[in-house]
Amino acid sequence: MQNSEAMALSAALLAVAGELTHRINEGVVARGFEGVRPAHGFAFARLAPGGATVTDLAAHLGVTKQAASQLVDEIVRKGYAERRPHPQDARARLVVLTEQGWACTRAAEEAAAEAVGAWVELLGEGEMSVLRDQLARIAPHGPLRPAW
Amino acid sequence: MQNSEAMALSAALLAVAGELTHRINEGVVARGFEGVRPAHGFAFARLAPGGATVTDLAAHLGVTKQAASQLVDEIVRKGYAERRPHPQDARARLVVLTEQGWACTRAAEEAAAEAVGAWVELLGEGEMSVLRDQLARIAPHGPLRPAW
DNA sequence: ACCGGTTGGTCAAGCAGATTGACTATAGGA
DNA sequence: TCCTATAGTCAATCTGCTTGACCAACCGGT
Repeated sequence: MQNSEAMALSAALLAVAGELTHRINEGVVARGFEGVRPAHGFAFARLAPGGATVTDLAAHLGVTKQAASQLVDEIVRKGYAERRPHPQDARARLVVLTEQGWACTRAAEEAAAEAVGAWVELLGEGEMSVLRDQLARIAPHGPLRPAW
Repeated sequence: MQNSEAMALSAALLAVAGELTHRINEGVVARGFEGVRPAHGFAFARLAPGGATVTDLAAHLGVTKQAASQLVDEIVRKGYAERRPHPQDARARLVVLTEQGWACTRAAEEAAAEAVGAWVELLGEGEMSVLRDQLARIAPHGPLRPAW
């Protein structure tokens, strides 16, 4: 593959990612959740299964734990999560979603389905499942990084 | 498609985009271009064809023109671009890449090819061209937005 | 049991990138 | 010739993140 093709592919991918993020965020806001930023969604995704510590979250988001702690402060203040004592470790605190946090997560899923649905119109169901499979195969396992 | 599938697809796409951005930037830095941020690459892409005004850049990057102007200040200071009087409009200034700017752009293309090359190992040539085609079809035409 | 190093979390200060607001100079149509 | 829209900059401010310092709790070896 030529370098210029790789660049065009990269640009398309990043444009799609940026647009997707924007649409999901718009959709969440449109559903009545104000003051949420895209980064919160990634935090919610990590918190959802059963809570997480600030350090877990920091590693997941690829930021310092101070930054993660500030983000938690913010979503706690806005009512999306709460800090609880950690059952096994007295130093740690388990951050878990509140009911409002779950509602916001569901709203994000709906918004994502809406945005992705637009692609189905362009690609068709068959190619969409191919795309999903391909992305799953090349997705990294490291921390989620902001695109730029 | 279920909401949870859309969310998984979105997460995979954003993870891939974040990783790609990170790798391209790493590759550019490794080739000796210091003090460059991912956002600069998107600016370079817009400047490359024949220069652009600050206002063009602002629209392309989806930021205010003050922010775009500051970014131009930075890449000018670092020697990647220069401001010239605009041939048609005395108010405007045409920002064009210097030779160093072109070199950096080529380095970014190489880094992109390297990063994308890793996917070829996972998907094979055939599926890669499918992916390229699919992304090109769903890529938006609006401004490039930071992923989060 | 205790001690030393590691780990989870917060406080505080500072920085970098972006925004809003105000302003000047040129463009361009009525 | 106005009058408005546009290109660009200056200045102040905000926000999210980083670095650095610190305390409390865990845990392995002795």
